[in-house]
Parts: sequence; structure tokens; C-alpha cells
Amino acid sequence: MNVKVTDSELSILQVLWLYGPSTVREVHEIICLEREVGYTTTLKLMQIMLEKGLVTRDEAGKSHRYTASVKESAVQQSFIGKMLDTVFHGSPSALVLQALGSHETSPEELEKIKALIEQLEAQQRDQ
Amino acid sequence: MNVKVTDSELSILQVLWLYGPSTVREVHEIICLEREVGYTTTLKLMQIMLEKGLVTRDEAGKSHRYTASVKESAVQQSFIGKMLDTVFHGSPSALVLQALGSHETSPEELEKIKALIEQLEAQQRDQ
DNA sequence: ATACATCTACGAAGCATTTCGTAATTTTTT
DNA sequence: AAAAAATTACGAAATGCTTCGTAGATGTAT
Repeated sequence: MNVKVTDSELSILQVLWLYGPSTVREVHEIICLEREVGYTTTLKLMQIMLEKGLVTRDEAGKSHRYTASVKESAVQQSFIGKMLDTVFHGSPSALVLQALGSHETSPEELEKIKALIEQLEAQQRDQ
Repeated sequence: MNVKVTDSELSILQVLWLYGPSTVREVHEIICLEREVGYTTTLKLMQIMLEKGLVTRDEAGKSHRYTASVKESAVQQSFIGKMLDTVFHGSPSALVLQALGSHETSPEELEKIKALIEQLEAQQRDQ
């Protein structure tokens, strides 16, 4: 249920989510744009992620091609769930208030959120 | 700016935020309600937190009395900021949509959030 | 004052994550 | 086919967090 992902595993998943199935080399190139790191480090991490079931790989062809086996939204939810438990006393609204109150949010984004709230309220009325 | 706090440091801060300035013994009692752990473990953690500046302590009297030196809201913000960077592509609305979409939120809480959004929109108009 | 309990300081072991070097294998180039 | 380049597997060191045992200091009770 709850997907556990370390920081560096997350940065690899980010690449896989964004670019789709990729080789170690490809993932490594992207990660190196932000942070100096050895090739075998990325390789080893991806091998560990394979053991843990966070990714799968296709071994046909010259180099292995890795695919994320967890959805980004599942990881997002898992992170939110943990934050709710550990720093927001289980209150989603407290989390939302902090998120909106302290980080710049564009008018368009505010509209999107308002729309979602209307929708949730409509759902609650229907039940 | 960005407060870094580990999991066990967080559980200690939780106690200090909730109960106010406390001794190691007091913090330890509370933590043990949830999780078996040695007294000196809690002690050591709080000493490390002192070095890091996460807490201060009053050394008068029989046992030291520790006080959180970071505000809960600062830690909350720091956590949200990290999540925004690492799993929500910097989009607060994406975070909010996930939080509201996947966790039960009462009508009252939805109202509070709506009120905040109105307020933010008013602010944006004024500028 | 002596014994007992409590508290602090601190070193070090245990654990998970991250890092990389080396060796073996496979692919590509000459 | 031999040399060079790229890839994989894997062991182990480095790091950071957590845990606890031991020793010494401080306070409390007999």
C-alpha cells in the first residue's frame, strides 16, 4: 500500500516518469545535469530498485531498459500520507492551508483548486 | 531558512510543541507510549538536537529542561517545500489536489480552504 | 555519611543509504 | 581477430541516523 522511496530513488523515478523507459546511461545523463555523481552509483541504485520492485527492466538488447513500476501519483499520495501523520496531525486542511499560505500560487491554480472543492462539495451533498 | 529534521528528531519536537519545555525524562515517557526505546537514546538525540540548534535547554535545577527552538509551522513549511520540489514539480495546486482528492475532508474544512483562497485572490487583485 | 536512584556525557556498534572502484562481460570499432 | 568502449555485477567504504552500554556526576533517602 505505502510506497517507500528514498531520496535518490525518487530522483531516478522522476526521470523514468518524465522520459519513460530508459537505460541507466540515459537516466544518469539527466541526473548529472543537476548533481555530479558516478555512473556506477546510478547503476547500483537502479539495480537495488529492481530488487525492491520499484522498477522492472527489459534485458533484451545491448543495455537494459528500465521502467518505473510505481505510479507517480501513488508516491505522491504516500508522501502526503506520511506528512499528514508526522507534521499535520492528520488534518488535510492544515496541510493545504500551509501549502497555499506560504507558497506563491497563480490565479489559475487557485481557480483549479476552487473547482475541485466545488466538486467535492457537490459529491458530499449527493450522498 | 530550510529546517532539516530527521524522523526521530521530529517525534521529539512534537512532544515539545505539544507540552512545552520538558525534561528528557518527560519527553521519553511520552515517546515510549508509542515506541519501545532506551532512555539514553532519547537523551542522546536531544543532545544532538541541542548541537544542531533545534532545541535550547535550561541547565538550572536537577535535570535540564529543553525547549523547541524551531516553530512547528516552520517545519511544516520546510516539509511542504521539499515535497513540492521532489514530487510535485513545484506546483502547490498539484499538491493540494492530491491532498484533497485522496483524503477525507469535512465540509467545514473545505469551507476554511475556500475562505483562504478568496482571501488570496483578493490580495492578488490589490497588487 | 553512605547507599541508592537519577541524570548527563560520550564512545561505539548497528543499520540503511549512498558512493565508487574493480573485474567480468558484452558490444563496437579498427 | 584484436583492441577499445560500454555495460553489468558486486564488494566494500563512506556517510548519516539511531541505538544503547558504560562511566561519571548529581541529587535523594536512609
